[in-house]
Amino acid sequence: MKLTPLSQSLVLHFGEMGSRWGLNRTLGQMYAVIVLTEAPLNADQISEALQISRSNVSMGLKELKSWNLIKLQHIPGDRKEYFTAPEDVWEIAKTLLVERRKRELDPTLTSLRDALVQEPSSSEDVYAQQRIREMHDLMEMISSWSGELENMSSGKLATLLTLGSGLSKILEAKDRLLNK
Amino acid sequence: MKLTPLSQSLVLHFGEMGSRWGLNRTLGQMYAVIVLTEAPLNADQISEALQISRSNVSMGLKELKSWNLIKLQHIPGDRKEYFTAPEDVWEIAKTLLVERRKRELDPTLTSLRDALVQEPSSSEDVYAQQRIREMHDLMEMISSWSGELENMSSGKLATLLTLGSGLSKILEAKDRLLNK
DNA sequence: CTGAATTTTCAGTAATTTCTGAAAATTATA
DNA sequence: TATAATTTTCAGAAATTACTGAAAATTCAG
Repeated sequence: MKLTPLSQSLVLHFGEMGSRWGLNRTLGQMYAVIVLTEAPLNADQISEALQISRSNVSMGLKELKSWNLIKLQHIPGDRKEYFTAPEDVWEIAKTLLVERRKRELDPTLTSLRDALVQEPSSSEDVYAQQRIREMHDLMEMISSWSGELENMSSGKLATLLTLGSGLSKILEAKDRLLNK
Repeated sequence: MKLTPLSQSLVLHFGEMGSRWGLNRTLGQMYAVIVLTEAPLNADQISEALQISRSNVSMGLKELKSWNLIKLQHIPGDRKEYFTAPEDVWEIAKTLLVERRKRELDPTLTSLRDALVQEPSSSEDVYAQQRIREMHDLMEMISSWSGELENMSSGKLATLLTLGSGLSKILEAKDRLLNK
């Protein structure tokens, strides 16, 4: 499989961004190819398109599966496994939100809780625990809020995101809206 | 400067999470020390607390400055530079949001726009551009919405995050109100 | 079952990133 | 403005992460 120049350049860009997105270069490139190609792809095709080894593709696919970013398909009469990305980009965004929360927030929440139940051994510890408390409360809020978004339909999410500067106004009107 | 066991264990955790947060281990550890310590710290103190070289601290501080995560202070009668973290964790969160948007979204938005103005050279390109359009619109929405959050006061942000499941209800109420 | 097709694993290697010490640059006091 | 204190830079070393090819494991048609 050969990529068109258009896809090629985006694939390279996704590769460069991969590491910033918590993946890595190959994973970024692999996902770009899968997203930008209409037909389901098998490992050999990905390997050829990106010029990387078959085993590297295997490891990458494993990782993309663990992120729930790809869907496995079978093509009648072919024993190979084929992969596609969800059709709805909102689904993809939600999945990324879920997974990043799991990886970037949840472990720290646990760690912060552990620190909060320790007995402070000095005045430094008392101060540290204050800050830990603040961080914990903030992260917990973000985490539960993110859980909220994860359970919204794509349509509702779109509504929310389109609000733009209307958001502030709605917050002001919140009490009225909820008849409080 | 020696860390208490309480701080020590959180510093290690922040180090482990550092790379997942788009920083790296040392940067995560450095920031933990600065956040958890009440007094402003100088480079030598950080170097000693984390057992890393002075030059490494210098590079780390440079990076933390570029993220706008630390504030420089001077202590009368001392030529060294001292650093603290913002007192308000909400400020820190907002800064992280701003910077991650800049690093993780903006470059890709540019790249997607470039791809959209290209002339498609085949039917594959036509499909790819559809998906690129979807990604672009989604990312643009997220980006502008994130800009919205960045300009909110901490108080308003807290209100928004505390809404929890109320969020859906408010969106519904809004639609009713506007007779949609 | 058998064995060919396919996928996965993994030890070793390659590439990348991070860290250090020494030297250069900057800062500010006397 | 000379010099001592401090910070920054950077080439090479160390550590980490990613990649490969070969072998092992799995899958499935006959």
